[in-house]
Amino acid sequence: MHIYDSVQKAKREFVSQEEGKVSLYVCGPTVYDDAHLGHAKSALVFDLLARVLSANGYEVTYARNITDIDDKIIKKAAEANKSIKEITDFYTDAYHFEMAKLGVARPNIEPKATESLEAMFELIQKLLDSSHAYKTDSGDIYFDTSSDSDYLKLSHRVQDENEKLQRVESSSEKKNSADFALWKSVHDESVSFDSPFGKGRPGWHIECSAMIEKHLAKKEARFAVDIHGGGADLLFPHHENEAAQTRCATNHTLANYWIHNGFVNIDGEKMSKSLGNSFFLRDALKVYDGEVLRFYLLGTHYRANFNFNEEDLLNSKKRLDKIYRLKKRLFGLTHENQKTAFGDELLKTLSDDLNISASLALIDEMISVANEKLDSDAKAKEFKKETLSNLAYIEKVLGFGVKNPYEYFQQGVDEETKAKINSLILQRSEAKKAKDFATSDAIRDEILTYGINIMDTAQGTLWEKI
RNA sequence: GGUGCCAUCGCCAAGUGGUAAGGCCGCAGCCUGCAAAGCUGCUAUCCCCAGUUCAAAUCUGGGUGGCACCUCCA
Repeated sequence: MHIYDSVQKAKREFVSQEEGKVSLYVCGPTVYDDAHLGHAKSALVFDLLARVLSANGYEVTYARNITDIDDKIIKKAAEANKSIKEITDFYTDAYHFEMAKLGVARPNIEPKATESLEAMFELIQKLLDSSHAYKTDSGDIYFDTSSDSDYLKLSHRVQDENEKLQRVESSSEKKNSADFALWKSVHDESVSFDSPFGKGRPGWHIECSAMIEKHLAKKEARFAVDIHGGGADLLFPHHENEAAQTRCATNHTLANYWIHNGFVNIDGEKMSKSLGNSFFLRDALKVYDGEVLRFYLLGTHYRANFNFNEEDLLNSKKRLDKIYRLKKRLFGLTHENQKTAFGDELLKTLSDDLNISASLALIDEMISVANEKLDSDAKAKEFKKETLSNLAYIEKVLGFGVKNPYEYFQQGVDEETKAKINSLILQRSEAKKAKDFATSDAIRDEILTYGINIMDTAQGTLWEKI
C-alpha cells in the first residue's frame, strides 16, 4: 500500500519495520472539554487507516493517547469546582461514547499521561544526562533546541534570527527562544506530581514521546513506530518537539511515516465556540446519526480541509442510503463471506493513500450493477451471495452499512408513530386491493405528513424516514 | 512579515503528462394504477496569462483568489 508522508511530502510505498506488523501512534484528545467535529475527523481517519492496514494483512498495534495532564484541565476543574480526575474521567467517557457512535473502534492501547510519568522521568533524565536539556534556577527543565542539529527539519521550518533574539531577550531563563519545557516546576499548592526533579508537571510534548517509548517502541528498532499521525496543526510544534526529544534521548527516530489529517471548518469558517453548538460532536449526534456523520466526514480525502455544512451532509446521506437499500433487498439471506473481485478492487483504491472517492465510486458501481441484476433476475442465488459478501466487506473495511437496514431507515421515529404508520399502510393496502386509489393516495399523503416515504416493493410496502 | 497548501460541472469530489471517475441536483425514458425506490440515457476541457512537450487539468514561470501554520489547538 501507499501512504502520503507529510514530512517527506510524497506518497511512499508503505513497508513496515517488522514483517506483517505495524505500529501506529496517533495523538488523541486532551480531555478538558467535549470533542468537536475535528476530533471526530481525526479519529475516523486513523480508524480507517487501521482497518485498511488490517485488511492488507498487517497485525496492527494502534495506540491513541489520552492527555489527562494539562493546564486547561486544571483550569476547568477549578472553574467547575471538581477534581482533576472527575473532569478527565467525564470527558474521557464522553469521548469513548461519541467515538463508538461514529463506529470508531477502540485502539489497542490508550495510554494516559498520568500513567506514563515514570517513562517521562526516564526520558527527561536521559536528555539531561546527554546535555540536550537543562534545568533553570527556578527548577524548570527545558529541551535545548540548539543541541539538536536536526531540529525543525521535520516541519521544514526556518528559524527567524531576529525573532529568535527578541524572544530570548523578552523571556525568561531559556537559552533559545525555541526551547520548550519538559518539566515545569511547581512551588505552590497547585496540581503537581513528585519527580526526581522536584514537584511539577510535565510539558505536553514529552507525554507523547514517553507513551510511545513505554508502549510501542522496540529498543533496537530504527524507528520507534512505523506511523505517527495526528491533526495537521500538530506538525509544529508538537510533532517537531516530540521527534527531537525521542531522537536525542534514544537511539531511534520517532516515526518512519507521518500522516496528518486536514482540518474541519464549519460553513467555510474555522470552528470556534462562538459559532454555536454544531461545533460539538455531542450536539451533532443529537441531530444526525453517528454513521451518517462517519460517512460524511470520511467522504472527503483525509488530507483535504473539510468544510462541514448541513446541505452537504444530507446529500452525503443519500449515498449511504443506497447501500442500505441494497442491504434491504437482500435482508435475511444467509451467506458465507467470500473473497470477491469487488473486495479486491476496493482494497486497492483504499490502499492508495486512502483514496475514498475512488472507493465510493466503486461502491456506487457495485450497487448499480447489483440493483440491475436483481431487477432482471430476482433469483440469482449465487449473485446474491456475492453481493452480500461485497456489502460485508464494505462494513468491515469502511464501517458503512453496519446497522440493520430497516432500523437505519426508521431511526428517530418513536414507537407510537411507527404503529400509526403501520396501521395506515394496512388501510392503504386494503384500499389498493379494492382499487380505491383516491383513498390509498390520500393515506399516502397523510403518511407523508409524518415525514415518511413509502414504496411498494415485491416485499410489500416499505417505509423510510425522509 | 515568514513558511506551506489549494483553485476541476449549480453543489460535493477523484484524477500528477496521453486526451475529464463517482455522488447530489436537473431533464428525458423504462417500471408503477399513480408515486416512491430501482434501472437507462443526457449535462464540464479543468481560475487567468505565458512557456516546456508530439501531447498538460496534470510540469515551469507570472498573476488572481481562498486557506493553514508560526510554540493553546484534531
